[in-house]
Amino acid sequence: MAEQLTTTSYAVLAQVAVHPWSTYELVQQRVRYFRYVWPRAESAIYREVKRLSSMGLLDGRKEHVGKRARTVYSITEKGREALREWLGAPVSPFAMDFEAMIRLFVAPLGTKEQIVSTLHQVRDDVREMLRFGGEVKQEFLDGIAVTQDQVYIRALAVDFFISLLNTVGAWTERTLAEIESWDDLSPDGKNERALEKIRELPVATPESVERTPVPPRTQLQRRRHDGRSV
Amino acid sequence: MAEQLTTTSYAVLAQVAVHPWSTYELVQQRVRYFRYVWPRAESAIYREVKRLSSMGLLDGRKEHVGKRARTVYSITEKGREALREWLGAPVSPFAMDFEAMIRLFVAPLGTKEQIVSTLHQVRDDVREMLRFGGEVKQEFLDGIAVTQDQVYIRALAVDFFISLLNTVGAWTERTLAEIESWDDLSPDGKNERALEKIRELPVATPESVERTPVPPRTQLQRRRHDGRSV
DNA sequence: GCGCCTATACTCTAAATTGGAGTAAGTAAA
DNA sequence: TTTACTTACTCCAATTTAGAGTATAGGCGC
Repeated sequence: MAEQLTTTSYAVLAQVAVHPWSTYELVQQRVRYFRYVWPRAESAIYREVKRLSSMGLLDGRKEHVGKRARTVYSITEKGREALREWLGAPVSPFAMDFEAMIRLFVAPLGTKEQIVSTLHQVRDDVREMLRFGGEVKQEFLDGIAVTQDQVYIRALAVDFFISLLNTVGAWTERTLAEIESWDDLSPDGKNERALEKIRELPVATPESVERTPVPPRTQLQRRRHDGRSV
Repeated sequence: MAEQLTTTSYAVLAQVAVHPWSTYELVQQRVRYFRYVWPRAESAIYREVKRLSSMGLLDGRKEHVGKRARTVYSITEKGREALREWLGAPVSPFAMDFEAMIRLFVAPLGTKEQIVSTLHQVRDDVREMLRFGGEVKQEFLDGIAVTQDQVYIRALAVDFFISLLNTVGAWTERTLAEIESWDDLSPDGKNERALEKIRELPVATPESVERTPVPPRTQLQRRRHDGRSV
């Protein structure tokens, strides 16, 4: 049995810290509230609670509903202590998977309809996530959220989620508008205008870039919790 | 040998489509330009080019630098065709890993210094990514980028990257300011104010949320390229 | 009171993926 | 000439995912 706790371990601990859950409920709640910041497979959660339980960080109690058994987990003092320790360790950086961006890179190989359709899907995904965000917002306003007593913390998270989605949504709209204004996907006469647009992007540029600096040797390396690079 | 192409396969194809690369260069360039939208392990890329090559989507040529061999890959017509087909398939939604958010959820278990330090790390990570974004911007303005002839497409990507980072950065700053204005991390007297703030968040709320709707059964499911759900 | 459907509550496994360790040759600088 | 770094990979154990599979519970229609 591996002893090293992963971020997924802490995510489960954090969830159980709110109050006891059965594994099934944990998975359901996870879908609802952790899906967007730390998406992991269902089976991984079932595996994780067992591990945490065997390490004494969670306390699992067998219950029965008729003949069917279920295990309800609560956090132990040792588990809470592990969380406290984790809070002081280096955090892994924000990372994302955004397939649509790769599509955009090779869009000129395909048709305008294809890339427009891809961006429509992104727009719809963002709308769906925003709908969910609105629902969570309403739950708090109605005072019926599971973590109602933690609004002062959760509000910060909802703010993040909604700001990010609005940004992605706005980008999608203006990109769609730009592409739809084109006759085709060829570069003809578009690069001039693009350079103007790129010049206006709100970010500082370095003095000059004669030689592009050597990139780091390996792929994105997340920080480990002992502070060493992996 | 599995026949199913993954998004990573297409990401590699998309990269080679620009022009031929040795695997080593591919990995280096990947770190530079794909790291932030589709981060994958180095070894996965070495595996992938071999697979794509054996499937006839890439053409690998052995070269020699002194006694040391290296393989340079270029895309085949079949590979280009595969990309074209992929462009018409459903795209997997935007997804992220954001450990700091989980930290925030359980922040009251630890100290104010801990959560402030975590947010400082996020701010620094964002700054570093923005610095990189500024560098890419400057490369295009200087006319020396590898994909200079594709500015009209790449500008859209740089726009995305910078907008997103500015949003994350701004959130980090205001969250830091909010938390630093607190005496401690207890809920005392903070929830009232938080509800006001949550009310102002720019997202529509549903009519009402009496029963929270049943969440989908499983974890985040990415769309597969044959259109079926996985 | 029976059949059907959906929800609960998991377990199991093949396949994929990751995070390194390891090997070896070229190149530059002290 | 020794050392250090870069290029150019291969290999593998351990983890993780995606999904199939198993079985009970409970509500609803008829």
